[in-house]
Amino acid sequence: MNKRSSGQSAHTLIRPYADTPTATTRRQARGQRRIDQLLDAADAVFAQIGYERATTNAICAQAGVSPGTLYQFFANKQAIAEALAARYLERLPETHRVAFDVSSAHGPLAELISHVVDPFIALHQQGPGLEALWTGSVISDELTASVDGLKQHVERSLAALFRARCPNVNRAEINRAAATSVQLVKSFLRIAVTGTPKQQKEGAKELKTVLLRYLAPVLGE
Amino acid sequence: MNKRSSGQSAHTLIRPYADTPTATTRRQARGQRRIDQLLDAADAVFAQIGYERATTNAICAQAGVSPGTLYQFFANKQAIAEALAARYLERLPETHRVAFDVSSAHGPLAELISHVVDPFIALHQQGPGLEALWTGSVISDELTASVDGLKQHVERSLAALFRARCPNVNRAEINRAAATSVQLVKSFLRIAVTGTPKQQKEGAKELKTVLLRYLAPVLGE
Amino acid sequence: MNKRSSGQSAHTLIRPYADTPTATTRRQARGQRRIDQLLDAADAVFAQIGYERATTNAICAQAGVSPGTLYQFFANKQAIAEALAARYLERLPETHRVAFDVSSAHGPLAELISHVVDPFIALHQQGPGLEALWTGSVISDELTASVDGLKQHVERSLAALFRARCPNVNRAEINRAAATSVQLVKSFLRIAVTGTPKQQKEGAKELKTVLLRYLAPVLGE
Amino acid sequence: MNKRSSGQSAHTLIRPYADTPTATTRRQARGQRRIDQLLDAADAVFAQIGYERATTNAICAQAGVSPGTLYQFFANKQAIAEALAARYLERLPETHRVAFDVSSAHGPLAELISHVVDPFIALHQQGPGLEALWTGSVISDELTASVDGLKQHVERSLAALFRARCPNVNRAEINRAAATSVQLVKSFLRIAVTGTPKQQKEGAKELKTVLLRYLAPVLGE
DNA sequence: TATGAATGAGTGTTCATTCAT
DNA sequence: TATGAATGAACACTCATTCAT
Repeated sequence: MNKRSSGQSAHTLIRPYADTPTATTRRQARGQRRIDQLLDAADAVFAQIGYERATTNAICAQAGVSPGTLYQFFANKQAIAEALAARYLERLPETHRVAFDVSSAHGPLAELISHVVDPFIALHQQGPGLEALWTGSVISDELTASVDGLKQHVERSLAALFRARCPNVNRAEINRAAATSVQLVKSFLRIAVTGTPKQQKEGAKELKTVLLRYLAPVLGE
Repeated sequence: MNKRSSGQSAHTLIRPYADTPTATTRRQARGQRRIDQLLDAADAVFAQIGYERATTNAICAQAGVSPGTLYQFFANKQAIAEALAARYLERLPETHRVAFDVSSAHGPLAELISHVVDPFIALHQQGPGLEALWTGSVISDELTASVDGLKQHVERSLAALFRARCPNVNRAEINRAAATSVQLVKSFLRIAVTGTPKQQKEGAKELKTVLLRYLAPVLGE
Repeated sequence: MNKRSSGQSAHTLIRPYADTPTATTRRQARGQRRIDQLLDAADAVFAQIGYERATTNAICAQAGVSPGTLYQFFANKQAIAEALAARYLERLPETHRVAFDVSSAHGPLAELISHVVDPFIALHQQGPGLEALWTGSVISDELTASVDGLKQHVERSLAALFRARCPNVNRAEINRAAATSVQLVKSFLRIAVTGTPKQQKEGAKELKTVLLRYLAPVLGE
Repeated sequence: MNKRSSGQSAHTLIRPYADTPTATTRRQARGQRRIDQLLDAADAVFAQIGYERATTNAICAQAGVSPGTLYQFFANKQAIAEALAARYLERLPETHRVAFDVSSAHGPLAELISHVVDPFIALHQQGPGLEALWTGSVISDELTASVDGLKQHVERSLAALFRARCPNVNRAEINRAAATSVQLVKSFLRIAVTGTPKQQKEGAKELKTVLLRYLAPVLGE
């Protein structure tokens, strides 16, 4: 019985039973492929109809996999969302490596903001379910917690960046600025990703404007 | 009282039976009370678990009413949400009368912002389901449309206010500022209404700060 | 509590409590009018969508009366159907007076058949729910029994007619012929009453043909 | 086996998952068995209480199956009835092969009638719901259409038989005779299948008598 | 008497989850 | 491992019937 308990990222699991190394490796690789396949499917379905209305059957169909297979990798529907959030969290540093590099903390504020915002939009375009998770209607606390991991991670990175930029600004103020910034990004994500390309560009620009005006008094520029 | 939302079943509009005027009046009063009672219940349930997870039975139970009664007033679950949105829309002008009075367009910007934001927070505290409707995950188009009515109404009022304040600012810019402001209010509502009273106060203040910094360059100080 | 028990024709009831004669009479008259109004409504609704799919609310609406009123005269939905069958039974002799007059038993067989069939078609056109009751899908036994009253009545009348015409034909054969004739009339009713006037005429003619050919060997030409 | 009625959910037609051929075959066989099992159950329940009063739960219980299983094979209640009608239609040619063979068109009329009627009675005894579908009260148009397929098929076969027997009788008359014959069979089915064996035998005999007398003038003796 | 709002058991149907194969 | 048929609790909604007014 190797069911992953909810809350544990499905793809960091170490199989408890032994096996010949090669077979094990191959199997793990295949398992990882399945998981990614399923998360891609979930991402697509969540993006289209939201977490609540998404049925596990729809996710299975989208992934070209049977329900039984899905439940071999995820304990329940919620665990899928959690794993998806975890995957986003995992991918985030990658896309944000440059942005969150403290060395990029200096220079024009507008540039810094672009560094932060653009990867987010990219992330969203790559997997549009992100927003469905973030702005999903009130959902179960556990899922919220899991999804909030993302938010907190970004908040912390952002705060670090801000601190590096303005070492002598009050810490509480830095944290508040970071939290509010994340909130702003979150709430404008849909706008910056929905509609015609032109609308998207305008949405993204507006988001940056809001951030710039909000942050300028705090971070200088 | 010009309610005509789908929240009222046709049955109460077509009155096939004769009735004494007094009885009719009394019944209508009771009907309105029931509707309000049910919308209050829906408000509470939506706020707690969101639109999707809310069951009609839960709403009935919360209202202390049987399913049949609910369906005497609402054609289906969606109609409840629509009626709730309509009720918010109806109550809005009341709370915003002063704020949206064009005469209040002048004076310090911070004051104007308070005039706009405070009634919203009050509205939300009065019926916390507002945010569940606004920020609900992807839902049916019709419901979205109905809920968007609120947003558009506020947007228009806000744009009128801004125009009155700055008659010579470009119209497109005014409209964008209004739209973004509403978006900001929307996305900060939960924060300004959740948590300890202190957190709420801070959330509200932060919202006003964001708005002030965003609007100042457009509307002048 | 003056609820009529199911199985009792609603309109032959004698109110158990005294009253001034005139008031009583007036009241009974009004009651009878209500009952007829309701049975007319039921007739129409049954004809349109059948007994099972007919809702009491639909009958009330059709009658322009509230549910409470309906239940003041009928114990339940089934009782309505029973009363409707009873009313048909009551009206039958009226329309069939000539046909079932034994003196009309002689003469051409085709004529006799017309005497029997035509009033039936008339009865049906007057109240098209008759067939819905007769050919309704399997329904509760009590209702079947009540509806069968009609059938048996007609069967008996027909047998009497046949006996008068052919006194020396075996009684069992007469009865069988009567039963089969009724069955034929029943099953062709819809055909003789549905579609264009031309189709109706042809349906009626075909029914008479079937009856003529069937009865000729038994009742002589 | 060319079933394509709505009785089969699309889900079984689109096979998104790969499968070994054998497993697929076995599963399909089991699926067909389930469908038959469910149709048998529906047949029994329809026969007992009619289409309208039959609940899907009752059909499930009769089949010893859960609601979900039923809905894996049938899109909704109506689809069950349609599939049942389709199955009757499918079985009909089988039972009627001899009867509708044109070579059997000649010979004594009584014999031909028996050839046609007897398989019908057998069909009905094998699945008594047939009549519930045929004589069901007014039902949805689509279901009516589906059920009428049966009737039309028999009508056409019968007309062909009659034409073969009497090539020089007017075509319209042949068609009318066929239509009326089917109507007669339909309306006597219950009688020829209900009650004691003796009553059934008499019912069947009476049906044949009616048909013989009706058809003799048209098709010659 | 008549009204029609209220009831609540019951309906058709869905879908997260299990398990025999 | 993977399948997909099977499960069954739960859902949105209906409607025959009751009862306060």
